[in-house]
Amino acid sequence: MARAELLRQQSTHLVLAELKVACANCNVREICQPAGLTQEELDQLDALVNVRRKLKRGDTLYRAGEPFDALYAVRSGFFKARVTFEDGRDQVTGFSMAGELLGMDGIGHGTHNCDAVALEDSEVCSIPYSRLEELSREISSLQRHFHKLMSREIVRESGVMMLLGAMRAEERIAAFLLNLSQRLNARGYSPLEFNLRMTREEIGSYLGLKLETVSRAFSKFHNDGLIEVEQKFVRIKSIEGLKQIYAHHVS
Amino acid sequence: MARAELLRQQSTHLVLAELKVACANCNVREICQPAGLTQEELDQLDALVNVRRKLKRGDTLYRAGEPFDALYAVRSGFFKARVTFEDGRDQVTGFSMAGELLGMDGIGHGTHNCDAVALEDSEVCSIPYSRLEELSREISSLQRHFHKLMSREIVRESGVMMLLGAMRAEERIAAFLLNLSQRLNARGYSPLEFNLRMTREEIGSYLGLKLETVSRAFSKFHNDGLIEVEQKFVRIKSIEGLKQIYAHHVS
DNA sequence: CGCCAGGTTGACACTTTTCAAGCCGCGTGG
DNA sequence: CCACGCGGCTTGAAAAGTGTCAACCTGGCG
Repeated sequence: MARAELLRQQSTHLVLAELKVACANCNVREICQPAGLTQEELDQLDALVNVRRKLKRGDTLYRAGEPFDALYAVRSGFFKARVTFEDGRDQVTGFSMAGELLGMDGIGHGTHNCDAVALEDSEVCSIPYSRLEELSREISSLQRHFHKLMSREIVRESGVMMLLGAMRAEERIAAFLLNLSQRLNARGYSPLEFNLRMTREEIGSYLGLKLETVSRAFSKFHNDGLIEVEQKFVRIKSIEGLKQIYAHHVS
Repeated sequence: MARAELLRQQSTHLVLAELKVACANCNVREICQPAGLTQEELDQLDALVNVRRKLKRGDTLYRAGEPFDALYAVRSGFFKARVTFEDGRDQVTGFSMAGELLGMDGIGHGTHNCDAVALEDSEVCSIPYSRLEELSREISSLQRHFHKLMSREIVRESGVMMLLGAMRAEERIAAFLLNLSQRLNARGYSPLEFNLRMTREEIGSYLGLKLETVSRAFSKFHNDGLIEVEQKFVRIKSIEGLKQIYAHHVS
């Protein structure tokens, strides 16, 4: 990656050459490249995903209120999305990892609705929205794919509403850990051992809880032998145990 | 409307004729007809919105798990969307009124993710999704409009997450009443007097509260002179007072 | 007319927050 | 290299908010 970055800085020609290679090999190309495209279509897509951007931990990819003009595919790293209220209260509305798409909130009103902040050094591909619109009029599988991604974001959010509206603290945290575990697994990482990229406070904000409550739940799960926690490191010792925590609630 | 319905049953020819008229005069045509279309494009849209469906109170428009093949534009009436959990718990994830679009949750996985239930006698136009895809490849303003609607659904849901995660009971209920008031106003109804179409329990489910808590908040607002409530009827006496309830929270 | 779903209200229980104190570990600067 | 400081985390005790349970009311519909 360091070598690639050096190349990137040498000439425009090389930039383009590298991008094509990058897309073809990108481990998150499922976002940008639906199955069954012709070579020509793939070339068009490579041209679409035209700008890479690196962010350091704490950097903001975009802020609420800024004009919207591009979506972002997370190549590597980890982001949080945060909405801020008039009175200053804010809430984390989601966490995004490699292979996920950011920025769809901006399409509706032409300005971003939330802040996207990198929780670790990250890299994204920028996808100009107007080009995406054009291209998805030409390539129906791209159109379909994009619609699915938006729809899944709607479904994801209604899952979070469920968490927030119908589950109690420990259930929310068990669900949160299981969700993280499953997403990491889908990306080829260990589903049982990982480092949290966010603080207890950010987890709490996402789950509608205070950081102390999050901390207490972690301690309780630890005492019950379900997980090991050491700062940001988490080892899940009993997936089944975690699942039972919210299946257990018989109403 | 009764007369129109009679006509509808007489012949296919009349059905089509009536639909065109219906779309042109439909008070919710902003969903289906973005501005700036040619007559030909409008005709294509009229053909797209090809089936009307009437539902009685309590009828289900679609259920979670059913195959998805169409979106629905609410012409009149009122719906709730409800997600059910494995363990039987469920939650209301939204209320839809005339001029709103239902069913976008189904695109992502090809099956509906929630139930849509009519809370009063209602009428919807059915929009076959495959036709919408085709047509939005041809008419870019339709494409853009559809993308905006999906994006706004994402933004709406993150607003609800905010409600559920960061606000306390009375704030949620004040926000709920204000939201309802504003949507009714946008449709030409009185923003200060209206009938709730849902029960206290459904409001509570949507807001992550128990029905008793909803009832108590209504009583408190009444005692504070902010609203009058009599069963389902609500009269807002102080919009400002309601706004202060959640602006008031200085943290 | 009577029934029953839906709504209100009170008393009490439980969950989560708040406030406070202290610990840990990492990065910075001396 | 070590000491220090500070953000992040844990834990306890008390307070607040919301849920639970129960009793009763009300209005609409069969």
